[in-house]
Amino acid sequence: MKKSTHATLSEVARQAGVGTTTVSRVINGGHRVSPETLARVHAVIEHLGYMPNQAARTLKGDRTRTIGLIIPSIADSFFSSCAEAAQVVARAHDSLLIVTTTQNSLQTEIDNLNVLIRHRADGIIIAPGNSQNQELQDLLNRIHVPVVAIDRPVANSLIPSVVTDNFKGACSATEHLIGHGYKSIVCFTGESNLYTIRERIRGYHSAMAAAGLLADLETSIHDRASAEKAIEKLLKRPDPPQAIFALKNSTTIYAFETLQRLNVQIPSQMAILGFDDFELASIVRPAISVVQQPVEEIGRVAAELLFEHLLEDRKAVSTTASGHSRTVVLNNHLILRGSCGCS
Amino acid sequence: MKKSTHATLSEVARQAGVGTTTVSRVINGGHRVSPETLARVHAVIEHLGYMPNQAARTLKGDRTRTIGLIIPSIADSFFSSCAEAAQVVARAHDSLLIVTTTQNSLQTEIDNLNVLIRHRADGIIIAPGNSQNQELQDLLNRIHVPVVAIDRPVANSLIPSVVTDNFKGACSATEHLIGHGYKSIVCFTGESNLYTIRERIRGYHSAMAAAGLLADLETSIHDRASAEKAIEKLLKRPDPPQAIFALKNSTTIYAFETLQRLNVQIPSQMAILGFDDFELASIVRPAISVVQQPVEEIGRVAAELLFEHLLEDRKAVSTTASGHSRTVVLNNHLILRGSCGCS
DNA sequence: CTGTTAGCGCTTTCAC
DNA sequence: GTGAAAGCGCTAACAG
Repeated sequence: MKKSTHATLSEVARQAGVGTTTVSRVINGGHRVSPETLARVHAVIEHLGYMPNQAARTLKGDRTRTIGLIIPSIADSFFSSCAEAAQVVARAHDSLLIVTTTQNSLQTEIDNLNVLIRHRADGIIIAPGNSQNQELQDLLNRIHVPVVAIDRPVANSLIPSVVTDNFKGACSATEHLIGHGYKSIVCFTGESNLYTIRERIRGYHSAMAAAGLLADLETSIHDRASAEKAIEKLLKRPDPPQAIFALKNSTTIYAFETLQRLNVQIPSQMAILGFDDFELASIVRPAISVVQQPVEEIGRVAAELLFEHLLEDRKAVSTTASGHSRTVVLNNHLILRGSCGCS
Repeated sequence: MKKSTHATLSEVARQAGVGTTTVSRVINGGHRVSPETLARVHAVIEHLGYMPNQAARTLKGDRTRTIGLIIPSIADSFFSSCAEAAQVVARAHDSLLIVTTTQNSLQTEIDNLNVLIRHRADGIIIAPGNSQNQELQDLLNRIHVPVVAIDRPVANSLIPSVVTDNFKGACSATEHLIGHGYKSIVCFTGESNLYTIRERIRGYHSAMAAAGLLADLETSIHDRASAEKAIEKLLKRPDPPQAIFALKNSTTIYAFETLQRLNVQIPSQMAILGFDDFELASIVRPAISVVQQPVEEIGRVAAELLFEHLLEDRKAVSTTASGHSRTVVLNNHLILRGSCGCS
């Protein structure tokens, strides 16, 4: 019954007429084993289709060579690009990346964290859905596993994070719009309780204030309908805004779509600039200017940071107070296409 | 040293002054344990931040409650949507989905399979990069783990698969273009060694032949430059084609972009229809008509099929010759937007 | 070069 | 209700 499923090391040993140690040596590089024995064991392994049981190995050793990644959704290109980049790093470190998704549910996030801990992941990368949540903070601070946060830092913790400079990005973007001569610039926020969005709002405010302009926040947009309603309302103003700064991808798209449908000329009648690049931003007409985040870099840097910590922890168990708790801030870049008023 | 990392069950048992069996019962539902004991054990668990070690559990039991998914890339929306859907099913079955990516490398694909087998995944879903490869087929046929193929079936094997009806989809699409009155329809294939592409080509050929039209394949397109070259060449013909049928996403986009750049009117001067839907196909102007594949359904059905097999295998070890080796073919749908000539 | 042996942390009979 | 003890498959001393 059991044999039908998976051959075991001792099974191999028996059939090859050797001890288990020898087989263990063979599957771990074959050092210190005589050529004949090695060949014989290999033959039996081949014959049985033997594969070492990772669970048993894990039970002995200290590392599982597994790292976890917790993200809201794998279908979101921002996170899937991070994931892809992290995969590459993990593989380079001979580790397996386990990606789990939370669908933005706090409970699922905590569940996933627990699953990964039960699996004894060597380390975890997480994009905390709600970085303010107490329960999550507690759990994160309690576990003895290196964690790196991405996209948003975890409040009240020493957890290192890899984020982009949302403030500066939004600031530059707003300044750019101001540079085009627009005096009245609305900011479409989407939901505004996320760290990233709040930072971007801050950047927008800062740039507007510096230019002596009035900030104008539109927080109601979360789908096509609300975008339409909001934009129609804006157009009815005696002096409609000249530009829209959209703080997230979907909002940018909803706004763009609506402007098109309402036959509002972009950028002459209303310019638009979005935060976060997306595949077809360069294909639509006019092409959409955006603040581009170094998405792959986030995933890559986070994974590298994590492995760095793993190595540190391995060699110096007591030097915990070393370089931890740092935050890596990556730069965003303004990609100028037509929609903001550039050629 | 070890304690610093993770508390163990026996540690909990000792501190709670009970046997390991009792603790085991507690963490597995707490049945057959007296209320007081239960409370005491729970307290210690809480105090120690104890988490059962999955590796140890796996070593005992038969299932790991883990399934693997092997796809070319997680950043490709087609596969990431499949993955997301599979995640949901896996979670519903209280299992962990491990997603690995091959970057279209056969070796990585085989490596990933081995990793998953070593981790004793209960089952595996794979989008085989090269479904014809002998080595992969052998490995897949040898392992005693339920496997389901998606997007492309594995040749020469009894492995069940979940695919879309590429032939019929391409056929209907071509017929639709023909219905618009176009006589000269070029088919942009992209690389043509994949199963899906070959099926689509077959569908195109079939529809063209049925209408008594000449098939016209353009296989050179793999980036912006090649698209531009090919389209310029087509336009120079004395009688340029009236429509393009693009067999894959990226090709559709390259072609669309080029047509725009060359100021070719879509669809009047040249119509275009793509295979596989993408987020912004409906946003660009004109919106692009496509053959839409039920992406989420592929992932969902594949995962469900897999769990179905797992359950079968569990209850009837000998009924192996039951309903296996079937292939599920999902229907594609034509989404008509402006680019093909529809309103 | 090779084998014996003792666990890793957990579940699971089988007694009490 | 509860616990003792026997492994699950593997690795790592420690002897030869």
